[in-house]
Amino acid sequence: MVTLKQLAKELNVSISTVSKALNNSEEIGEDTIKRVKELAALYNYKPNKVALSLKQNKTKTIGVIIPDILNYFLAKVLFGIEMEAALYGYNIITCISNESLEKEKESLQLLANGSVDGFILSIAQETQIKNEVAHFKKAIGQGLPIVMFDRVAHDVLCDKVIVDDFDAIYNATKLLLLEGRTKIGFISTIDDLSVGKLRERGYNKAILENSNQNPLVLRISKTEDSQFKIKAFFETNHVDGVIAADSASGVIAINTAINIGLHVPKDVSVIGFSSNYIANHSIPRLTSIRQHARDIGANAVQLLIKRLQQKNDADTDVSTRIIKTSFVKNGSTL
Amino acid sequence: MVTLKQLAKELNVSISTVSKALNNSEEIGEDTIKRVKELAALYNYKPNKVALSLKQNKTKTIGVIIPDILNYFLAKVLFGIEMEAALYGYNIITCISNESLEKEKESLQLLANGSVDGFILSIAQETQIKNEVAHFKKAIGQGLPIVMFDRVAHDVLCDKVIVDDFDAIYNATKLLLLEGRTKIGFISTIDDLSVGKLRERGYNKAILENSNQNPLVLRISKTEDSQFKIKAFFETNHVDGVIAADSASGVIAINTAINIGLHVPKDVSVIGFSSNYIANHSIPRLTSIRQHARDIGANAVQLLIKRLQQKNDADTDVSTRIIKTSFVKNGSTL
DNA sequence: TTGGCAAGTTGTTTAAGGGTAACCATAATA
DNA sequence: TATTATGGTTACCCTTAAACAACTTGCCAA
Repeated sequence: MVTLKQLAKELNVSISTVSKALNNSEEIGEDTIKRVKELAALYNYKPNKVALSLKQNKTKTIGVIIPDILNYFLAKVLFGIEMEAALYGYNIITCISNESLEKEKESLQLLANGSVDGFILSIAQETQIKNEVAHFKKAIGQGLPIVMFDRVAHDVLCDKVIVDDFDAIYNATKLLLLEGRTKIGFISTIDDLSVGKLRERGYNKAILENSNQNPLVLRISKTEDSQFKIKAFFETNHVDGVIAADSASGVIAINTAINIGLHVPKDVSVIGFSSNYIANHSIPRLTSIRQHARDIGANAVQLLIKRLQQKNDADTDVSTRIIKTSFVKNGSTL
Repeated sequence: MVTLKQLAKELNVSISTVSKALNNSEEIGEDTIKRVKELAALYNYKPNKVALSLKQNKTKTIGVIIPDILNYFLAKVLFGIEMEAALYGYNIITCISNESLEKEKESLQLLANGSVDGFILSIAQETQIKNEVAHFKKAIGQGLPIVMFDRVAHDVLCDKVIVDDFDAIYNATKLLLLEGRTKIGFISTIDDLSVGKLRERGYNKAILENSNQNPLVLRISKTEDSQFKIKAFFETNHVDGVIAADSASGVIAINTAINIGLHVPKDVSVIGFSSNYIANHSIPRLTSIRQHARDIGANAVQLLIKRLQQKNDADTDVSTRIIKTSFVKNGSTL
């Protein structure tokens, strides 16, 4: 890589002349600017990012810590983050906490050494279970703003982007009740997450307020065989409606229902939180609650950059953006 | 963030004394080292990464450019990359080319300003179609090594990590022939990618060598309704076996077959390139060719770091690692 | 007409950002 | 006096920008 120094030497001018010329300074003559720019173009000169970061004390880089890159929703948020960040000229350093508190702490600490200007993150499962937030507060205390999305810690003062989980599931459940369903089950593989809890509460409220049945909840851990458990759930409870808290469960519920001879949606209706992609993995397609994951990512970036740009350290109040889900009617409901 | 300067001032020693003390230099007295370390710990001092990068002319950061983060396979490779990189103390900056040549070029150029020590990438669809490789060669020429995985450019001299696509599909096809299938279709949504072509060739070879049928290929573009097209394919051709080049097609093929009243695997056998996760989205589960995506990522990191560590610019020969797929028998084959 | 000075033009010097390390300095010890 | 232990000075990585320097030009007065 060419440096200013090399250009300066070849042009027989000082380093700063080259620097200023390339930055179109008023202090440098037109022809000099032209000479400099030509040589710079010839050598494909690009200002060294590291030196710039050091000088300006900002890296134009965002640290992103996500619990699981194989989760389609989280991957999509990451996509949104990357796209929006690129728009603003920011790069992203991605760390995967793998749902582990330890890895999350490490990543946060590792990047809090000047590598990034701030963080966008969703909290690891273990962290949520243990309810640890000290590491977040520490980072914020060091002057590194954090924006949390989806899985957030309510007792950390920072910007947040969340989804109307409670309302979405509440409404979806009521929809199945309106269809005339009388035995609606709730399937979740994420019952220990903040969002999982919210969704279950939305289901519970709708059931308790608007029906005579009792809540009927199937919780599946990540290590269990979900096809097997869902099959057993169907056969034991004879449900005629299913609300799935996560994307995979909804699709698997449909496939299972069909497999044991039920007709969807005649015998069983299914609604799930899901993307278009996953919804396509069953016939009929899963009627879905869409989370607009890319918008969530984009909003997180906007919040973070806004905070990075405000010069006065006097923190303006933190804000929470709620990205409303939308409902996509597909073949798995009446 | 505390700096050496601040520590030095508070301790009434010089900056370099602090630096040396923290690095356990022989030149500094035991008690001084102790004093320094205690204060550093108190203030949670961490060497500024940016300054270090500038000084040492390496960032311990890898630029990763992937075409599509929503592709489960690519996401999993990214996961492997991140994990392995973390092991070696490397961070990753992720760029998503979104299958666009322009974005790929931009990302490459943007990071080639000292932001990263090297690249790991899989080539964008558009790039493969247009067969452009100049930007890769340019980066390598600038001293930034590249490791390509999965979708590679054979006329760029760099390390590569690939999969035995041809053999895997060839063997899978022969397996269906051994089952006694006589009308085996091939479904692909990636026919314009290098890997897609290899897979189709593997299918063709097996069919032409070992059967009397003609190759029967269904190509689906990303914008088309795959459920619809696969259904039409089934109804038109009455296939009794399906080889799917990508993960989604296999699952959708099974669901479609069941939907039109066929029995899987009695009437139709299906084999696809697929992960465990996606294979779970059909009943029976998809018999799969596993790509060991995480291993691919890990191997790419190893190759890159190995190249970064060799001091002599005299490039050792580039190497290509082939990560063998494995075959997972599930319910969708006899 | 020309000397002198202010102002403008165009660069250069230098410090700074945070860290490391080669090299140098000082005091105590052998 | 030479050596050792300990620590300080300084240069360097690359860039920017404030401060400074040098040269040209313009204008006025002698």
